[in-house]
Amino acid sequence: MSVDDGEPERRRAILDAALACFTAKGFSATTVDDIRIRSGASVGSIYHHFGGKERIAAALYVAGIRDYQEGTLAVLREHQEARAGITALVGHHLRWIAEHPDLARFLLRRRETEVALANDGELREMNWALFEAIAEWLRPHVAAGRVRSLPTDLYSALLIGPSQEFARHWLEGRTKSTIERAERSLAEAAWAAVSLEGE
Amino acid sequence: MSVDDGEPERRRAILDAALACFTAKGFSATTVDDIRIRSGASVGSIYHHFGGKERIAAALYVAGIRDYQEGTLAVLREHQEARAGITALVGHHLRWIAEHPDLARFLLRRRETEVALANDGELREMNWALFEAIAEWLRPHVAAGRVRSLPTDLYSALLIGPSQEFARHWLEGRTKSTIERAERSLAEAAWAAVSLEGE
DNA sequence: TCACGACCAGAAGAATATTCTAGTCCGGTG
DNA sequence: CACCGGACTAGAATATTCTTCTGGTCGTGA
Repeated sequence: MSVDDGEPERRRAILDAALACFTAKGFSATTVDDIRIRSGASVGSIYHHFGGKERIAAALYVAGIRDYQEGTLAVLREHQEARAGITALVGHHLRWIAEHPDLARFLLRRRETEVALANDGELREMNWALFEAIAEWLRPHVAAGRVRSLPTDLYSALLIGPSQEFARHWLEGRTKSTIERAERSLAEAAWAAVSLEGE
Repeated sequence: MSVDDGEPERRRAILDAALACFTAKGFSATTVDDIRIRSGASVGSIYHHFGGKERIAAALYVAGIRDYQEGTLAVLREHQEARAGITALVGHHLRWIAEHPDLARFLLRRRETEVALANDGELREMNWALFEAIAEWLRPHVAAGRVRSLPTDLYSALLIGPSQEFARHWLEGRTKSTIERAERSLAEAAWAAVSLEGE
């Protein structure tokens, strides 16, 4: 369930408790006292490890994004063929969300955290690296005329956008379809969006 | 810039000030005192009109979604032909965001607000209605074999997802492309995702 | 004029976040 | 062993922020 092993135990307990509270009541409605009680830590301890509620959210956010992105990069490395790789990309996206629903909900609902983190550059760096990795991975397929040549920033929108949007509704309980049943259509759409085959 | 005319003046001033503060510092970092100073209203007045910071955000959120959705529904009404309608849908989405960047940023960053509002049902109702309207609009095209038959909840993901994802990056200043230049590709992708033409 | 409701002001009070002081625990070192 | 130092913890004290409350003003209709 949790994505960052190897954390000191107390720190970990605080992160887990925080995520549980955020899921249950939302970020602004959970007090650090809620987190204190649920984690068993003291206020002092919480502030020692993180230095504030916002900073706990930031740690969760970065850990979540990192785990997701590492998985994505691994998927790209494992695939050569264009269509199979894109299908796997979509599959990974959906599966990751299905396996970490609380974390995914948190990431999607609290994009605000990203702004607070924009300064320190780490996250901006990670996002940029993923953009580039996807474009890089597609390059040979573009050269071979199998994949449309597009601006870098469009690829991630076309490939992941539909899955992201579907997953968001799924996480909020607004879909009738299951993720499994939607996966095929979403993968096909991703492929159709960048493929040059039909023309 | 602002989307809800006809509001009492003071109420309006508070909403505008709140949005400006949220944009500048983020929701959690702006205090109601910030809003008080920027709007020229008093604390009492703010609580009279809204009853809390969260409720101001909720009002902004609903007003924004409503304005966006009304525009979307109007676009659907104005178009019969499938491809033209879908192109217009994407165009409206992108244009709305480009014309209301602060509000759009707020809506995308603070999805948490939606959770708080889920209970009162109004928003859930609106979202559901839009889903249905899109599916309804597509129905004749599906029947005619021009458009793929898919679960209702997939259409909005396929049509709007890529634009949404692109716009999100654009709003955070993470794209090199402009919205105008991306529009064509995004519209084509939306069409390709649901069209049955090539097969 | 007067009563009334909508609206507003700012002080008072309650809730929360954050800092501070004073530890405990444990591993290394003379 | 005795002791030092750093990582960590506790909970009281403080500061900040949210929310409520009391007492208005202002305009309108009877």
